[in-house]
Amino acid sequence: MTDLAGRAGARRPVVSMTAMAQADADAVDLILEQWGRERPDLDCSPMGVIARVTQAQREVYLAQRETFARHGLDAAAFDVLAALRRAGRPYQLTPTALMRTALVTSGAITQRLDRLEEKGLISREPSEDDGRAVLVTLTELGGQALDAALPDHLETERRLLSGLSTDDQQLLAGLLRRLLITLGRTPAAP
Amino acid sequence: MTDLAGRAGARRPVVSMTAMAQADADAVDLILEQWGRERPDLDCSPMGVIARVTQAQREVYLAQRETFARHGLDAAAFDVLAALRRAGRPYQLTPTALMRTALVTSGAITQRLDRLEEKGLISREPSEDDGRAVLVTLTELGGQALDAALPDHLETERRLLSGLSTDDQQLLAGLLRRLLITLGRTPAAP
DNA sequence: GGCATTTACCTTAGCGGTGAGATACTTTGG
DNA sequence: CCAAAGTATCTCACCGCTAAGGTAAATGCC
Repeated sequence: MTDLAGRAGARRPVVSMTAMAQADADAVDLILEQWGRERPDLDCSPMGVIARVTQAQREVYLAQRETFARHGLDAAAFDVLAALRRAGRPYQLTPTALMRTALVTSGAITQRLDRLEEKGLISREPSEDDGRAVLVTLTELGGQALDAALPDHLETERRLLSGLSTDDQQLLAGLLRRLLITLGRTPAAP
Repeated sequence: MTDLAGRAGARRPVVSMTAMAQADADAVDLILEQWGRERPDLDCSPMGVIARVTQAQREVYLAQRETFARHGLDAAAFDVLAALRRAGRPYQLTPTALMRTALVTSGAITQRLDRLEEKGLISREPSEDDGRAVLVTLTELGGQALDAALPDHLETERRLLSGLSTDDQQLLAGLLRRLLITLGRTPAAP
């Protein structure tokens, strides 16, 4: 486990020259160039970040989908199974907890759980402490499915990031962390 | 903006966060910590970048949706109108060109154009050069809608990025550009 | 020139998510 | 102790996108 405590982005890091000054342009550069021509009165520089976040996420999404499909899963299923797995024994969470980590609505979680239950990857039982609540448990099969997919998933992520040095990856992670923190909704949203 | 101080969940159920000041943790740090406890054999550091890209994109998406809604638009509509606008006079593109910049399927573009045409924001006419092709043109109304939304849109993006200095924003943009470039699909995909 | 291939756009079934709201249980405050 | 407010989950109509496939026009190859 690399030292995640470093907070690379928090102090002002010396700019690694490779980060800028790469002669190559990406799709967003073209968009910015178009706006610069058509609306020179506007400062569109924020798009340079935001649009790239959007495009990067799209690539991530597509790559992950392929990976999950190899294991008979999709992103929604993996999301739930991984949340249960990393919660630790007894691999049990409520739909509400899953809703918060997955950042989807309660209706979406219900449907995800329906599908996962159908496939035998999770089970549902009423909570004994709270008559309203349900306890979702990772089944043996679900744990196996997750454990099979997880290394492949990580390998995909590593491949996606392979264009950046380890230092730059940490730098990027630090910047994004600061972005997320200022966007509110930090650990567990209301 | 940094409210959420008295959260119940973060205080107790955790081990000591390595050397990190607690105030600087985001949701992804918690996830990485969980994986570190449950699967110390795996190097999950790639998630520190990928998961944050995903979460950041989600925040962006939600903020943009609010902004667009104030102007009677949604992200899909804005995407198309903006592509036409920044293409310059005569504000005309084919569905295929729009498909490429929007990164959605042709079916999605058809539907988007149906909706926009219905609202009078674009018009469609058959191309004279190519009997298969269609020319999509931004109408007067469409141009007005876009021009009204664009400054607000940029203001939203600026607000989203307000936690980072201008230098850090550029640094972030540069890192993401390199990421996108190595992910292939750079300017116009085949 | 004629046939196969490619390209451009549209059509449609199906899917997963949202948003609104229903239901049942729990907590709170007089 | 009870009513009101809050919480947990599920239900369902609707929506936009994808994937697969259809039609028509352009292109290429001989």
